[in-house]
Amino acid sequence: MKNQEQSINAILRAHGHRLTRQRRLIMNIILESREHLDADTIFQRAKACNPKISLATVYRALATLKKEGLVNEHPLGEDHMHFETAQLTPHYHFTCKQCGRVIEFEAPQVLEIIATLRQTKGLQVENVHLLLSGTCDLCQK
Amino acid sequence: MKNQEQSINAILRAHGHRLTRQRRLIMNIILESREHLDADTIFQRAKACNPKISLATVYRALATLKKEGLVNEHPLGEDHMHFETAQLTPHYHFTCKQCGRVIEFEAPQVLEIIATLRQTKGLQVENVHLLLSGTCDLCQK
DNA sequence: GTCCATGCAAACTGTTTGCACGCGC
DNA sequence: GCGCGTGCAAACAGTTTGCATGGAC
Repeated sequence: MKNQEQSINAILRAHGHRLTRQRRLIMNIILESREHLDADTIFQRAKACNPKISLATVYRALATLKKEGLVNEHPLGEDHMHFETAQLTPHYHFTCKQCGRVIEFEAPQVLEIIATLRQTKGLQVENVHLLLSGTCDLCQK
Repeated sequence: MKNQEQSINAILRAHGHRLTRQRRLIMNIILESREHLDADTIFQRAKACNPKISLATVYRALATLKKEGLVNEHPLGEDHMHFETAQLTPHYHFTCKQCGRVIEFEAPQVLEIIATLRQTKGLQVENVHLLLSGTCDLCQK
């Protein structure tokens, strides 16, 4: 885990950012919880550890971490944003409308779609959000 | 076009809604512009025709039309919502980060993905948002 | 006439920003 | 010590809501 922190530090410092106590805390919260946290949840958990931390700091830290590619942002709930650690294998999200559960899945077909768009329309795709919603297996009676 | 209005009326009345001047106006604005309008743009155009219309009415009309399946809502710009008339063929959206242009495309592979999820995980997909972003053909130097 | 829809303004939510102080390096 | 980062509060954008009036049917 020390290695991990050092590489995070290196990434940040490469662009003139500092690994502050707050950023480390926020990064750890996201790393430890393998869910999709929203800013406010991160804020609540961070407060448990550092009561003086502010919500603005959470947003600013998330913006920085996102810019450096350490976390990803997803519009899961239609309204506010959720965050997760950046991962190597691209994956997508299914949200159950009944229970709110978020299920991740892989879908190599998305790469085909992107390739087709580049070839037929000249579009250079840089970001992908595939968000499905419906009823999950447990909620189907 | 009279037929169209009558069927819209029928759909609304089936659920106890009324086809008011404002709803007709908003529906026409969305139908005529084959773009993806946001609530404020719809509001501006509606005001040109009915200066007393309020933004709240636009939002309420859009909510009703969406509930009745007449319009769809997309989180295109990452922040606020965009609306378009519901269409038979499912299609998806690419947003150019440079010029903001939105390009629609079809992608039958999405149906495969949905079928796979149902078969392997028992997920019943009801809504799909596939949102790509990057650089469009015109903006690539 | 009934009851849903509207207009207005105020509230609300998620997020951003200005500014003085704090702290990583 | 320099300069980015933080905390606080106020601002902001998009959207929703309470309430009295208006209009579709």
